Amino acid sequence: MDAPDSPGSLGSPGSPDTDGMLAEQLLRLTRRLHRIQSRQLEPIDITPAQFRLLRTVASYDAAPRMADLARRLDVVPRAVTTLVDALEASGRVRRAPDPDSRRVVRIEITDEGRATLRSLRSARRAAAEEILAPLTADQREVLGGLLSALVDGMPERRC
Amino acid sequence: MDAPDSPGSLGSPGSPDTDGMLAEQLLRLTRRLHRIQSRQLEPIDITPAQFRLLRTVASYDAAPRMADLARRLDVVPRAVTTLVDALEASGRVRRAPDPDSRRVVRIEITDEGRATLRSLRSARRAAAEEILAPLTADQREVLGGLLSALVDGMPERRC
DNA sequence: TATTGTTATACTCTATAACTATA
DNA sequence: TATAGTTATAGAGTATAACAATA
Repeated sequence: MDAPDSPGSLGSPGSPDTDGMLAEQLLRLTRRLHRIQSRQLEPIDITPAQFRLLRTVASYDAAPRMADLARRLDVVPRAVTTLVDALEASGRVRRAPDPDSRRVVRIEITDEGRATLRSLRSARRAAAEEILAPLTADQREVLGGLLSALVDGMPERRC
Repeated sequence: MDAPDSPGSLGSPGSPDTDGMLAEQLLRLTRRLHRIQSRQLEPIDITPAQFRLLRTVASYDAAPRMADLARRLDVVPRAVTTLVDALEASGRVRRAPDPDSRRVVRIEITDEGRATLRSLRSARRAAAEEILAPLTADQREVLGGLLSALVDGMPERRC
């Protein structure tokens, strides 16, 4: 009874502006994802970006440097500082000196940080599940493949 | 020589945690999209969210109400106020009274707003093109279909 | 009383720039 | 001089809550 769901002047339903539509859809999905995630993360007292950083730290074999994390997360180093500050305050990571160079800081995950990851893994999957509900398992595979191609096939950061 | 691209303790490369990975990939793509978009929109003096709102306004046949836009953009009404303020200040939309009810505000796009859309359409496509470069046309079709299924197959907002 | 939009406020996320301390 | 991380600052985006005007 209200909004036309097919834009009147933006893109035809055929294929001409497929690219532009994709951007819009990505934005919508991410917003939803963010909202669902925030809701689930709130009681654990961790923000989505902190959670992401924590997962990233855990994904390294050896404790990564701040610069490693910045590059990996595709943000500027300054952004990592804030996140590590928060995670350190809540006891989930620890800043440790690097034995070889006194100007690098290594980020170690603590037992508590690992516990956080464990307790949140199912919640994270539930959030993804909630978003992906309309798709079959096969379709999710295909989607995952396409997104991987996009992420991998792209330059780390335009310089 | 640095970051392992396949997480050591997060998801196996097979299929077990496909869902969780998808969320991560969506986030990365959207961040990139946002950055590219910001860069292109900056000289025109419009932010990504304002641009999105402007497109949404234009997509209606009749001038929408604030509440319509909030629902359509999937944000809280307060968020729309700020965006409309900015767009009105730059002369791209206009607040107009509703003839039937004195408490609703209708948002009309101005000629200048339309001109902005025209001048930005190609830039927007270029941004999407930059992101989608790794995919063939066929793959984009498939991706678009899957994303549409996700966006459409989801409840407007959990209540 | 319920709805529409606003003012007021606060927080997350990210960016640029300038500074410190190493190397 | 170049690198690693920080302090300082700013701005975009969104949220909740309280309120005004209208229905």
